[in-house]
Amino acid sequence: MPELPEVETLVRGAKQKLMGKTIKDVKVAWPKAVGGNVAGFTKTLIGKKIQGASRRGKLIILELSGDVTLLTHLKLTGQLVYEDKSGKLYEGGHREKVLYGAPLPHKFTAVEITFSDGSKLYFNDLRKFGWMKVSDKQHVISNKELAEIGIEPTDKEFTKEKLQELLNKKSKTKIKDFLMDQSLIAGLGNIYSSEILWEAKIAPKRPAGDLKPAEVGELYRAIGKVLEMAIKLGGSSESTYVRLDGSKGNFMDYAKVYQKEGNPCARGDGGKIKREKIGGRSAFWCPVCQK
DNA sequence: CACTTGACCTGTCCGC
DNA sequence: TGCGGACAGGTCAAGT
Repeated sequence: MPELPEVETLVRGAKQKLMGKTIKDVKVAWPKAVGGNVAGFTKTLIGKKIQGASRRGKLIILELSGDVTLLTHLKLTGQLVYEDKSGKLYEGGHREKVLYGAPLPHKFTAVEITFSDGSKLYFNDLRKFGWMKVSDKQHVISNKELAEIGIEPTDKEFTKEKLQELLNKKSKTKIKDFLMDQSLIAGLGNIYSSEILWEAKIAPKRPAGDLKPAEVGELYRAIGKVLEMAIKLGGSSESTYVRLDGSKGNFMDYAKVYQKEGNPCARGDGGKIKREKIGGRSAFWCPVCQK
């Protein structure tokens, strides 16, 4: 999915649009998305008020009244889309296209939440890997989904030293796989791991423990730079991702290597962007500047 | 333990 | 035009 910048963008949207709203009705069209217990899921949510929005890695956390938490994971193709009571999304452009070519709700709407003011929140998911889950606050802390997530790269505690420490711990792991491991650093996925390694001029197959101090510094800098830029641009709409208002993120216009196989490297060093599977996923890099 | 493969789903795109 | 295969932002579990 949606990786950290996309999820962060959605959370910011939720803070703007959803706070204080009371859930009036919940419709579940894809029971698997909520763990099968449609009645329990629905009953827990109805009547609750939205009081907070945050994220942990790629997990979206909505805090509700009554100590209830609604967790959402969008996996590869999930969308969270807000519509006001007149059915309006954002101003202008490609609404049909980004929302799977049909008015909401449609065949990919897994969950539809209606608020007391008539506005709605849709959870759409083409590939149906995403999920929603409710639990009480006490429970969430010990929740496996949350407990096993590594450090937030946007936190102050994430320092160069901390990065070095993690690299030492997983010294034989390929650096691309290292970046994607959610239990080490939270929120990096297939787009940003490739983009970060290009920015840091590090080849994706290098063992994590082999990076020289200067390279660790570059990697640390690249993580911060790429994430900041991606968040600023509202994330990447590579296929189905949209912001809460249905509009697309703009980071793909600035991507240097992801999905750029065969293109000349943006550094102008004469390298041609390569693609190869690493850890089962396509990695993209420039063989000239990434050492 | 690390690493790979398949599963979960549906769609798009490319080559023949 | 049709068909088959590869591929797609993510995690899990099982096998080697």
